[in-house]
Amino acid sequence: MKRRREIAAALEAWFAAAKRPMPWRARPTPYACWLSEIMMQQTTYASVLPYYTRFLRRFPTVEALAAADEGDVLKAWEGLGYYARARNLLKAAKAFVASGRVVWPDSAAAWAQVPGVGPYTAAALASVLLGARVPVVDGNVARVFARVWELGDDFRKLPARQRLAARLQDEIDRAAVPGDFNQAMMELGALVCTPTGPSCATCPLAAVCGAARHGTQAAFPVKAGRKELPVRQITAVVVADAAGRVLLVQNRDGGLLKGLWELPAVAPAAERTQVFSHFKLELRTVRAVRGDAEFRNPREVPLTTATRKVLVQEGLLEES
DNA sequence: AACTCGGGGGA
DNA sequence: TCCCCAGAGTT
Repeated sequence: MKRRREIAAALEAWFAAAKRPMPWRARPTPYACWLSEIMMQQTTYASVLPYYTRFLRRFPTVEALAAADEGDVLKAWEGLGYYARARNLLKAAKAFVASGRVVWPDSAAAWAQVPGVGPYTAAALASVLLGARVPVVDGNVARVFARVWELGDDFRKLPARQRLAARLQDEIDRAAVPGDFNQAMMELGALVCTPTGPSCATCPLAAVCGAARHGTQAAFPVKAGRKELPVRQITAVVVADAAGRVLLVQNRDGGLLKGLWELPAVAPAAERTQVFSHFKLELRTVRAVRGDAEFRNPREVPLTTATRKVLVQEGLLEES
C-alpha cells in the first residue's frame, strides 16, 4: 500500500534532518547504546546526558564496569532514580565479562535475556546495532500512533503495546534503515507529537494522521484513572561528627532505594506531608534514632536525593 | 494483570 | 497538583 510506504519514508526523511545529536549516535557501539538505553528508560534526554557522560568517563568499557563495586556504580547513578537499572547493568556486565571474551547478543531475543533489558530495549538495541526489523513501542510511539490511527487502547498495558508492535511490523518492513525508523518514531514523539500542544504544522505524518484530520489530538492516547498513593512515614535526623562524617543508614533489603544511604529513621509526631511519585511521605519530628546507623563520608557513598538535599541545606555537603 | 520502582519538568 | 518520561522485574 502506498500509505505504509509514506509513513516509513516520511519518518526517516524527517529524522535525518531533525534528529538531536546524542553522543551515542556519533559512534553507536554496543556498550554505549546499551548504557544509553538503560539510562533513558522512563527518563528524559536532558536528565540523562550529564549522567551518561560522567558514567562513561568513570567506566569507559564493559570490562571496567564489570570490575566495579556496586556502591561505586550506584554512586555514579545517584540522583537518576530507578536504581535497579544500575544494579542490573552491573550484573549483566559481570556476566558478559565472566564468559571470557565479550560476545554481544546477536538478536532481539538474545538481548532480551540480559538483566534489565525488556521487550522495548531488546528491540531498540537489535534494530540499531544489528539492523533487525523489529519495531519498538515506548511511550512516544504509543502516543504518535494512537493519534495517527486513532487507537483507544491503554498503552500502559503490555497487551496493547504488543498489538501496536504487530501493526508496526508492516511499517518497519518498508524502512530503509530499521534503527533509524525506530528512533524516528520516538524522536517525533519527543519533539513534535508531544503530550500537550503537538506541532502538527511541522509533522511529517500530518497528512496520514486521523487525529490531526479530525482535530482530536487531545483525545489520544486515552488515559485511565489514577489510584491513591500509599503513605510512608519517615523522619530525617542529622548527626555529624567532628570529621564531617554523617550518621547514615544503608537500605540493605528493602525494594525502595536499595543500596543507597539515608538519614536514620526515628519515631513519630507529625509535621508535614510531601508527595513523591509512588508514595506520600509524612515528615515527623525527632524522638529517638532507629536502625543500623554508621558514620560515613557522604561524598563517598550513594545518597538518596532527599538525603543529599538535607545535607546540602545543613552545610554538611557541597552541591555537585 | 496489578504492583513497585525515582526524580525532574511541563502545564 | 497531576501527568509524562527510549520500561522492567516481581508478585
